[in-house]
Amino acid sequence: MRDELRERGLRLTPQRELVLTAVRALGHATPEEIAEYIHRTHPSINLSTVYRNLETLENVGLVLHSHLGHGGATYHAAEELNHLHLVCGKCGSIGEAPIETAATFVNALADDYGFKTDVTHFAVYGKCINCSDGS
Amino acid sequence: MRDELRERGLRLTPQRELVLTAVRALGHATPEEIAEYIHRTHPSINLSTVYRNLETLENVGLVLHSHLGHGGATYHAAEELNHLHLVCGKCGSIGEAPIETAATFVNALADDYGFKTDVTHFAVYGKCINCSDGS
DNA sequence: TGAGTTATCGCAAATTACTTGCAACTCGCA
DNA sequence: TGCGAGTTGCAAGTAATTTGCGATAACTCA
Repeated sequence: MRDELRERGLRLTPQRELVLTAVRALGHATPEEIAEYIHRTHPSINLSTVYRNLETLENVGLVLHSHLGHGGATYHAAEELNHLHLVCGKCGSIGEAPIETAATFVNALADDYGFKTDVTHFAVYGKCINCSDGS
Repeated sequence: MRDELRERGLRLTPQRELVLTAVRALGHATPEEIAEYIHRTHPSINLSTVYRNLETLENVGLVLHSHLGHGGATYHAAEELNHLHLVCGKCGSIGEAPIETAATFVNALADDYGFKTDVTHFAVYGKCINCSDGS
């Protein structure tokens, strides 16, 4: 991590390390949740520092974000974002499915439109099994 | 339209009609764009009225929204949302593809997870054909 | 068709999520 | 160890959307 940063003239600060640790610990989380997590052990870290470090870590490639809902992005450790998200519009639950589930879909878009899809970036929206009784 | 509203004790106001007309005319648009469109002919309509009517029209089922990017939702006339969106992360272009392109994907999620997917609600993210030279 | 009920409107202020300016600080090369 | 540039905390600033409220007007019914 230090090397990835240094290559670009960036520094490894305690705050930056905490942000990455939090992202890895939380699996996927909003900036707000990440800040809250860090605050439990380090109350003085500022929310804007969290935002800035998420951006920095994303530029370096250690972190990625995806969109699971209305507004806010959620952040993942880059090495852990190997699934797509199934967001239930009713109960709000977030399921996961392997990326391969979308393989034929991704290929179809590539073949027909030359479009290279990143299925992890946006969630897949719908109704989960618990919320679709009958209907 | 009047009937759909009246069934729920809602009223057909000129403003409400203008919002629906704008949504239909624009294909897909943000609340801001819808307001701007309406302002050309009716400058006095308030932005919050646009927001409120979009919500109302969505409850009634005449309008739907989807998420094409970072924050803002974009609105469609319900009868016109019969395609999925291909959003290019590089140039920002928004392509379209028929819903059927995702049929096997949707079926796989239904079979494996009992998840009923609405492919139109979130965009499909990636790189469009013009932006993926070589890489 | 006129009057009353109440949904809706316009406006301004409030909220939420995120960004930015800046002075103080500190990481890391020398 | 010292210095310079990347970082931090704080506070103020934006952007997008929501909400409170009094005034207005759509629809119901006599």
